[in-house]
Amino acid sequence: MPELPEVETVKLQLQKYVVRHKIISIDVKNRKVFQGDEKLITGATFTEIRRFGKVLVFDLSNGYSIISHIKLTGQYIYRGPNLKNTPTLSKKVVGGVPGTHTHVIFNLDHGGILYYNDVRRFGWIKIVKTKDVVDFDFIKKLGPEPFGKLTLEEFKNIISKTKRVIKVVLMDQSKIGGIGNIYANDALWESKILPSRTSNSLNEDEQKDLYKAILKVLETGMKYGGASELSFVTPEGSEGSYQMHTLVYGKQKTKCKRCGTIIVKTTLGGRGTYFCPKCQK
DNA sequence: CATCATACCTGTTCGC
DNA sequence: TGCGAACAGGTATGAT
Repeated sequence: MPELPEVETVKLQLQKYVVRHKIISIDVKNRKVFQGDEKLITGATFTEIRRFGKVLVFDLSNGYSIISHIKLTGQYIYRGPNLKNTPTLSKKVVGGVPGTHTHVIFNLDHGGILYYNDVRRFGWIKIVKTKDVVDFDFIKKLGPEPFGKLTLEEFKNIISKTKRVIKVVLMDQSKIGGIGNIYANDALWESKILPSRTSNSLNEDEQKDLYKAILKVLETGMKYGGASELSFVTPEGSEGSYQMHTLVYGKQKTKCKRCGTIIVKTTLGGRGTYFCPKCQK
């Protein structure tokens, strides 16, 4: 579920809390999660945070960068000075911070602490030279991003070139960067297109409607601070609220918001797929 | 090259 | 109520 809107939310909050601060020490609890030599970046200062699709890049003052993917259950949590709203930690932070699922702890110069928690340990943190970030395999293979290089024309090109199922194509990071299961389901509902349609079968109007729907649902996701359906939390330790505003994701057995027909759940490409059998065609 | 199934993990939900 | 099975989904990998 962490997709473009969730990762963007993490980026925006961490920019407020860690940029311009120096890493005093790093406590690595899990070498599968933290891959690399922390000595290379100890003493360096965070200068900028970037996002490529669902990947975060923390640039540092000494020519190195931290690249990190939170996958399904990774959580960056900040505790310390300047914390707005001093939110109580969401119970989705299983074990708390630091706790059973805390794998890395960054201690900063102003007394702030950045924790990385990850229940399933699918996520990872790697160190590369900043100049090599663009050549990092995942980033190199990433397709164009909504709100970036993904123009309508480019989108049409991408989806008309394959006859795979449209929903699977939307989630293929090498085709388009940043869309995952929640927003793929919602964008297809918004544009009234069945998730099982063949990618190259969409007509001009459908291509345009889907393109616009993708931008719309991602924008809505960002507005609500992401979706905390499963385990996503913001660096402030609170939950996003898009899960309360999904259009069709997770809505099986309830009425379609548009036509009242009962929403159906199936599986496509191994993932939960939700759609209205009447108004999506 | 393109496509597809499976592995990676464990907390939570589901079904009996 | 209890307990095992199924489920959740992003991506690397190997198979086809």
